[in-house]
Amino acid sequence: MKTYSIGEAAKVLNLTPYTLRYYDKEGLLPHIERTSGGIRSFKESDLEALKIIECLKMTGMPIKEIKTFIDWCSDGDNSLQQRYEMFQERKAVVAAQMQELLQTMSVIEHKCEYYQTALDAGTEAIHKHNHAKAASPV
Amino acid sequence: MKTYSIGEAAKVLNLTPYTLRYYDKEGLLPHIERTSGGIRSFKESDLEALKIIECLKMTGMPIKEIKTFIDWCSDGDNSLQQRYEMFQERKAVVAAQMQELLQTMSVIEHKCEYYQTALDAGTEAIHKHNHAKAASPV
DNA sequence: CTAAGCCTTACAGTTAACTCTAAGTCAAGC
DNA sequence: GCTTGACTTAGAGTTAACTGTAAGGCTTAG
Repeated sequence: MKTYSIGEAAKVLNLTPYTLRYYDKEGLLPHIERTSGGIRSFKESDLEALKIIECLKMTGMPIKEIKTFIDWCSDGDNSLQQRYEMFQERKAVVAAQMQELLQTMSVIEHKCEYYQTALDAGTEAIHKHNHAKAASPV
Repeated sequence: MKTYSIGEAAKVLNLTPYTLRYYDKEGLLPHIERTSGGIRSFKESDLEALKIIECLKMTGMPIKEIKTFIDWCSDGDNSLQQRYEMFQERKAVVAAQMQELLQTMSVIEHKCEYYQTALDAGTEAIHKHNHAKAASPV
């Protein structure tokens, strides 16, 4: 089975070797094998685990909490309930982020229209008296 | 018209006075008025501007870039084109974030199902031989 | 056989965005 | 009149997540 050096793994995951060593130091790669010379050897399963780690990071989960999850994984079936609950919680977090992002998008789109109109008119003054709410200086 | 102390403004915006002073120091509140005693006095329009600032922050825009935008606002109609383009770019950024978040959600939901099944079976081993891809140790 | 370009370790430095401290001012309540 | 508490300033400290440096060891192309 193909294995990867830290540089190759970094390339595949779009990270740097620095970052992967940092993750290792923080305990996010507990089962990573080494060659006789002590060089890290990444298996496909390690890359899959790292993809999950990146996914959790995307949700805003801090490294320390991700480590807790990794420790649970090493702990086997004892921790199934915790791991299930963690993913349920992540799901709620991501759903909330989605809501927030939709609101943000709505504001941004209004601003796009606002500036489109102002550009057409050649001046922001077009908004000054028609719509009190749109007359903010920003 | 009602004005707000820094503490009141902080409460309304769900920020801290520290943060608002920091924004001021970084030039994000260029037109903020002061009382005769030198105390900041926030108007409704300042709060509106801060809501836009929070919105831009949500999109991952760094403080320095937000300051550039605030400077453009002070510069009047000269900068309408730049401001329009900035919001168009933000729109694209948010759209990309939304895509990424949807992908993340999909992975998380798969993991929820994975752990639901494992919990029902009482063991993660249920996934071990049926689906090679689901057999990752994480 | 040796130099290039990986890799290793331990540890220091960087960055953004706060967050707080110290020293001092000011307005309001008792 | 004096204490309380919110405000001011300049500037130092914190935090997370990297990011880089220094000193040195393997591996392979020429």
